[in-house]
Amino acid sequence: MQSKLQQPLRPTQYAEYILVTSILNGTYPAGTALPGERTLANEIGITRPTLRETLQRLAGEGWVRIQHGKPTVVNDFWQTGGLSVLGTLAKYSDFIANDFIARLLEVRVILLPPVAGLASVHRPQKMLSFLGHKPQPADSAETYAAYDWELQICMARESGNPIYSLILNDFAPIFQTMAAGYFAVQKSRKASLRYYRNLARAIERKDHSVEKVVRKAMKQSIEIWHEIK
Amino acid sequence: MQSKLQQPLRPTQYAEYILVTSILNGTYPAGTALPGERTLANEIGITRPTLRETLQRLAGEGWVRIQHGKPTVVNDFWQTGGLSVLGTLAKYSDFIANDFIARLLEVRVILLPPVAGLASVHRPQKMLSFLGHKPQPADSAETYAAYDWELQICMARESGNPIYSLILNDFAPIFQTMAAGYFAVQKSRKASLRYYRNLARAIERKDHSVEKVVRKAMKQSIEIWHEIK
DNA sequence: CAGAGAAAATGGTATGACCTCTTACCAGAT
DNA sequence: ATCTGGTAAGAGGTCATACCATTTTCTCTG
Repeated sequence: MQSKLQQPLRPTQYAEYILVTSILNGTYPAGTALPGERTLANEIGITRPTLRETLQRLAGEGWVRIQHGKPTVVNDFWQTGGLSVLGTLAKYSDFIANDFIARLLEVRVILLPPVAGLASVHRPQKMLSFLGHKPQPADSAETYAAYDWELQICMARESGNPIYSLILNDFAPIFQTMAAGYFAVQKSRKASLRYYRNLARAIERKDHSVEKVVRKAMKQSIEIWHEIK
Repeated sequence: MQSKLQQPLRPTQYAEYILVTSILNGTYPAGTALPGERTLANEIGITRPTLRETLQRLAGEGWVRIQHGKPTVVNDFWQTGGLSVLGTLAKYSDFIANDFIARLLEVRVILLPPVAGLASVHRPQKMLSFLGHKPQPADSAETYAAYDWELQICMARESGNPIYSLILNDFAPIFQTMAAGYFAVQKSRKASLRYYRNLARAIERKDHSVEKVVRKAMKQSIEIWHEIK
């Protein structure tokens, strides 16, 4: 994958780019102290208030730890970071490991089936009405990606547990970039069409088979993803 | 629950307090535009750069959406927010609904058992060595809370999938505040002790019963939580 | 009446100064 | 010699104000 075109980034975005890439490539190793805000702002070529805005934002995601008086230290974001680091990582996808998407899909295999089960019991009519307008075989990859994502959002929203929505929202950016490539192959689109049809039938049956249908589809999506790679 | 003592908050923290509570209590309803930064800073009693730091931070969590030229609008964070809103919500726990913790525990019932299963297969010796020094029945609630949390962190880390660690990290603040009250009752501590013992045995058996043990314990913790309430 | 251009509103950035906290060092007391 | 307290340096926190960039609105013009 390639990062977005290198348009003249805004100073705040440029600072984020510099800091994140510098942390990822080892220029600022985890556990070490970052240069002082004044010198750091000078090196990047922006002013201190601007730098602080991005620093605060990165601190919120767990990249660094800021404390009054003490120097700002770089964290091991795998241990201290929140789920929102996925969004920032997606921006600089050059650093996303090959099997990283696979790890995300593995979590989905665990998480989405129970969510679908809850939604199908809680709001079956909502789910069925959504599944009523499936994408057509001739539709574009973008159409499939958007529909598939909306389906997951719908499941989370209708599950009755808002936590699932929050988790999914953090998945959004990195998932969107992946979906474009995934649905570019015909096999993926056909598999999803079968999945949508089976899901609708399972919901109508009301025999608690929804979870199995979703889990099977999610596992298959991992296999397809590995074939594509 | 009661928020932390009202020490003279730093301007940036005070701004966060004002903004978050104003959003939660409906002063700034979702979908409406926030006052301009200049007037807003003036109302709160801080300067604009300071206000912007907190605004950027809140935007990163999904509370508001900032766009150049357009007014900043308040989001429905249940639909656009990331998992990190849990941490901010924990700070102002007056607004945490009674059944909110229950929703969190329900997610844990789904998530933690597979994580424990992965960790037990991946790094059984690490898990067993951690379970080797269990807390004693006479230990304090804080000791139990810390140990129980470390156990979950250990499971996520040793599962081999870093995504689970990121999710757990977002759970940390709200979970910590809850654990103090949970482990204050003796029944909880005794149940956890049984859980730790059963977990160690299941790992040693290597018969894939770890998931069942963890799931059973997580379900029981929900029951105990409801009793306490 | 329609379109182009100017003005207003709002967020984004830049400067430079000062406040607060942490740490380390050093002088004085024990 | 050791402990105690103060003092200075460094780093983050805040303030004040001016100016830039984008979007929207309105007005003026054709």
